[in-house]
Parts: sequence; structure tokens; C-alpha cells
Amino acid sequence: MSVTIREVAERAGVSVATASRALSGGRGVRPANRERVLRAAKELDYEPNAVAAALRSRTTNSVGIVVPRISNPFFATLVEAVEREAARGGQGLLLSTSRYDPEVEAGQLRALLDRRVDALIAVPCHSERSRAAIEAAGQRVPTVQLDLCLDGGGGSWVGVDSEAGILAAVEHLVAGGARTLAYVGSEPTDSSAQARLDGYRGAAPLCPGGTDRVLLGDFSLEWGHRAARRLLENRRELPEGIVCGNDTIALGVLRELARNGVEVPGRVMVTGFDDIPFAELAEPPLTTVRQPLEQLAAEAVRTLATRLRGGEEPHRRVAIAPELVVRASTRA
Amino acid sequence: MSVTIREVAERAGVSVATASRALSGGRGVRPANRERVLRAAKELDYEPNAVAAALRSRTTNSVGIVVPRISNPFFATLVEAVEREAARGGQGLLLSTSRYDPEVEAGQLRALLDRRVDALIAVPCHSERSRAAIEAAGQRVPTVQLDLCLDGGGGSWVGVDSEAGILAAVEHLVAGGARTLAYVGSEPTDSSAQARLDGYRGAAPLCPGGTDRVLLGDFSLEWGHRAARRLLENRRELPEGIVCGNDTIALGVLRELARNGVEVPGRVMVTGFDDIPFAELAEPPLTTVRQPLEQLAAEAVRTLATRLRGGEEPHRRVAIAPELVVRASTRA
DNA sequence: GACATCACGGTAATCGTTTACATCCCCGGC
DNA sequence: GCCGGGGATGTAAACGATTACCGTGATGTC
Repeated sequence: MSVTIREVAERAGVSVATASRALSGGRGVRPANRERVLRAAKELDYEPNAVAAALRSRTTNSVGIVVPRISNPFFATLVEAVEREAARGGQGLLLSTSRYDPEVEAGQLRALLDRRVDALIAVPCHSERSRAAIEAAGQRVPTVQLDLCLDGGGGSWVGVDSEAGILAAVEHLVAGGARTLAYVGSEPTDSSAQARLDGYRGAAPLCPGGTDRVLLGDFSLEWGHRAARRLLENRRELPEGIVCGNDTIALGVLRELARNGVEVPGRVMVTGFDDIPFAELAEPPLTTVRQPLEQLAAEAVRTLATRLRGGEEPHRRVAIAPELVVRASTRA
Repeated sequence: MSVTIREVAERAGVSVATASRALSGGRGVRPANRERVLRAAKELDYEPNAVAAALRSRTTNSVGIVVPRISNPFFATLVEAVEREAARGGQGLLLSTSRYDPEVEAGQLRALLDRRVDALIAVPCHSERSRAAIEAAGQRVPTVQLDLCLDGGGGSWVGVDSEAGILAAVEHLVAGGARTLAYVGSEPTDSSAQARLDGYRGAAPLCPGGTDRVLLGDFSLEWGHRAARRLLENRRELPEGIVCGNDTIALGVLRELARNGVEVPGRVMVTGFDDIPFAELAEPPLTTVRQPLEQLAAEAVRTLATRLRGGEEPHRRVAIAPELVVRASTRA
């Protein structure tokens, strides 16, 4: 069927060992022989069988990734960055989704391990119930948690410094003249939600006027709507700045404010978090904290690469500082 | 290192052949033996080596997919649907992106074939220059083009019936009272752009008042802006219905109309195509033609599955009828 | 000229399964 | 009682690379 290295070797007049050496790296082979092997391979249109190579060399040159979903533009962009980064190193990417179900997630991780991926990248879908599977995986291959992480740490992690991001947003709002603030975020069911909430609480003292309104729901547009309505109940006490836990919530808030004729940023300023593609398309365009996705992906892949090349601490935790992107939903 | 089937067989007191049979399918093994093998496997925490199985059985239980990009929400949703469908059949998904570069695409396809994927799904990034690589791939494994296709056909394809979709949009606009129409789409550089344009031209006779304004650019928000500005140059001749080639363009058009104080759907009705997640978040929410992504994915995977199970025509072309989703950017 | 060193190349073992083939046993039909 | 058939099992040969190990000849050094 397919042409094998044996036939290439035969045509080149060398042994399979030499052919193999010539095709991969080519060290320890006389240039003349190397040439002949390469030529033979081209003439026969030889396609190396990566499966056989993987079996013998015990390395598949592929990494597995598990994310909650891909249709979420945030994860999509993340996966894209990881794919590009992996491809650059000649690594294939095996993609799975957990659909926010720890059981599914565990199954996917196991399937990836059966396929003998060299390393794993996972966005744990639950800060508690993802633990067992992810730690088990970490026993077998280098594993890095991306974006979200397990409660209480454990294993490598690469993510954004949420607290610094929220702090930047708060500083910006205060500098823009906001005297009262509110936070609309998600219940701290995952590590990001927790960190952003902590960030808000930590930054609160910067705003002298008052920062005590904290509304927690989930990371959805609907929650943004509802929270905004709640803040609108008493028009007089409407805060001058609303810090949102992510962009989706912020879009919901913006929309509800627009419906009720509240001027943004005139009467209220709004900030988001993530900088999803639609943030700049909102009306008005949303000031937000941009996740440096490319950097996150690069860092994650690099972490795995160094772990594979040998040693390095298995508990590397990298928090990358995000960047505030100022748009029209706030005053400079 | 890892426990092998040999050790499982030993512990169960049977030969490796029997162990293998028991673990995969279990046909032709006495129930008692099957039980013992399964128990031994569980006790030893046996993890089958899919690489070895793949080498011997010449099937990797994995499909490769190449899309132009994942950060495009349309492709992201498509990939997600394919992943789910593949996972259901126990197939892994190897993901690659072409970044709209036929060279990159060809390289990715080759890499996937080296990895011996059982089948391929590709969204060709160019209707001409993708041909060689995709047809070459099709020689080796079942390959299906998804969404986009090569010029002039060739190979299997699963996509949406663009012409029917545009027709539905036009009918809807005419039924809603539009007397004049315009089309804002992309130059026909890919098969979808072509089909949508053809669809508009085919449906034109339905609108007695006039349908001759056809503006072609690319599938971007900016083009939507520019096209809308051009239509606004002569306010009096502003068409009563604007059919857009995709949602992104439509969002651009909507925005420009809003900036110029044109009422939607009062003065002008607008339709999109695709139903990306943000379509319903637009202001007003966008009436659009929904791509049945789940169905497309399922059909693509099914096509490959039947091809793998043996025979079936290699030239299956499936066009699925899309559904019109009516929202507030048009009158019912 | 003897010997250590070195670069290169070949032979064959190996990775961990699946599966072709042979064997064995049991059962039913004649 | 013999034979054919079929199901369960074992033996061993694949699958197609990589690589440990060893042999060979060239080279350098004393």
C-alpha cells in the first residue's frame, strides 16, 4: 500500500537504519548517503508513518487540549493561539471539549492519554470536581492548566493576573471621575471569578465615594441585564462606574442601560474583561481588560516544552499582566 | 513503565490474543474469560496503547480537520459540532488551521496524513489554490469538504443550500412589504460567496420594484460600513430591503444606518446570513439565515463513516436547507 | 607498525497491539 | 462410531518505524 522506509532504503542502496537516520536529523550519515536517501524518498513519494515512529520512539509529537467549549470566542481564540504555537514546534493538536461537565472532561483526558499525547493543556471546567482527573493526568505527562485553575493550586498554571486587571480598570474609572462604583460579576465558582472578585475588593479603597454594591450571578448576558435592572431600581443611587466580571456581562449591562436611556459614559462608565471580538463592536465600544491570549498560549506551550526536554519544576505558575484597552464606554 | 496487555493476560491466566479480544468488543470469548480479563485490566489500571493498536490495525480512530481559523465564531461553532459528533463515535479530532494560506493548508493536510488520520474534513481556504492538496489527500483517505468547496466540484461536499437561504430572505422581505432591494455581499472568491450572489440574482424577479443594486466587497464589518454609506449617498433611492451576504456585513450595515438615523426596520429592513452568536445581540436583533451547523457536522461525519465502512460513492454532495430566523430587523 | 579512536553503517531487537492460522474440544447428524 | 462444523483459545507473525549494539575501515599517534 503505502511506501515504507524499507523501500526507500533499498532504492538508495543503504540499510533501513541509515535511511532512518538520514530522514530524521541526518546526524552520523555521510552527506553522499544522506542525499541518496532523500532523493529516493522524494522519488517514491515516501510518507513517513508517524504512528510507527511514535510507537517505537515513545513520543507522538502531539499535545492534547481540553476546553469547556470552543464556541465561546474566548476559548476559540485561545485554542487558535495554542494550535499555532504547537504547529510551530511541529506538534499536532488533539482537541476535546468538556461541555462544562467534569465527567466528560475526565473521559476526554483519559482518551487523550490513551492516544499517548506528549503533553496536556487543560482549562479545568470545575475548580473542585476537575481535580482528580487533572492530577491523575499530571502523573503521566506534563500538564498545564490554562486560564482557569484548580482550587488551592497544584500543578502548573498559566493565566492572566486578574487582580491586576481589575485594579487597572478601577484606577481608570476613578481617574475618569467616577465617585461611586459597583461590581457585576459571577459567583466565584471558578478561579477567575474568584480572582476578579478579590481584585475588586482589593482595589475598592481607591474609590473614596463608595464601592459596596457587588452583584454576583454568572458570566452571561442575561445576568448583565438583570443586574443592570437592579442597579436602575433606584436611579439616584446609580453608581458612576460599573466594573463587570467579563465582557458578556458588560454587554448585557450596556444594553439595559441604553434601553433605559442612561448615557454611557456620560452618566455611567462601564468596563468589561477579556476583550472578546465583539467588545469593540458594542455601542458604545467597550473599555475592557485584554487577555493576552497569544502570550498565554505561547507561555503554556513553552512550559510544556521545557518540561519535556527534561526536568524543570513541575509547579510553575505564571500570571501574565493584562492590558487595559480604553474605548468609548469610559472617559479617559 | 506503563502496564501492557501482556501483563493483563498473564494476570487473567489467558493468552494475549484472548485478552485483546476481550478488551475490544469481546466477541468470541467465553463470558467467564471476558470477566477475568476485564477484572485484571481494572486491577492493574491498564491503559491501552492506542498508538500500538493503530499501527497494527491500520486505523487511528481519529479524523483530521483543517479550517481557515478558529477565532471566527462560525468556524468555531462548526469545529465544536464536529468534535462532539466525532467524540460520540469514539473518534479523536486533530485540529489544524490554514490561516487562509493554501501553502499552510497543504502542509497541514500532509502532516495529518503522516499521522494517519482515518479521514479528513477540510474547509478549503481557496476555491482554486486549495485543489491540489485536497485532491491529493482525497486519494489517500476519505475526505469531505465542509461549508466551502473547490471550484467546479470534485470530491464529497457537505454544506448549506445558500441559494435556498437567500431566496427565503428575499421572499420574507417582499412579504414584509419591501418594494426595492439591494444586495451587499462579497466578491465571489469562494464558493459560498458565489452561491449567495447567484441566489440573490435568481430570487430577484420576486421583487417587482427593483433589485439592481449589488455591492460586492469582502465578508467584513468594514465593508458593511462602506457599502451602507454608498447606499446612503442618495437618501431618496435607499432600498427598502438590504440582503447581506453574511452577518458580519449585516452588522456593519446596521451600525452605519443607525449612525445616520435611518430606522430599521421602519425605513429599511436588513437580513444577514449564518446566524452567528452576536446576530441576536445586535440592535435591532438581526433577521438572518441560520446555518444548521449541527446538521452539517453530523452529515459530514456520517459521510466519512459510511465511506470508511466500505464503498459508497466518493462524490456525495449534500446541500442542507437552512432556516430563516426572523428577528426585529425586518417586519414579519 | 601497533593500537586507540572515531565516524559510519548494518543487523536485529523492540515498541504494544491485532489478527491469521492452527489447534482443540464439543456437539449433532448420519 | 465417524465426521463435519463451529466456537474458544493459543502461537506467532505482522504493523513500520527507531535505536542498541557491534563490526569495519580510516585516521592519528607514538
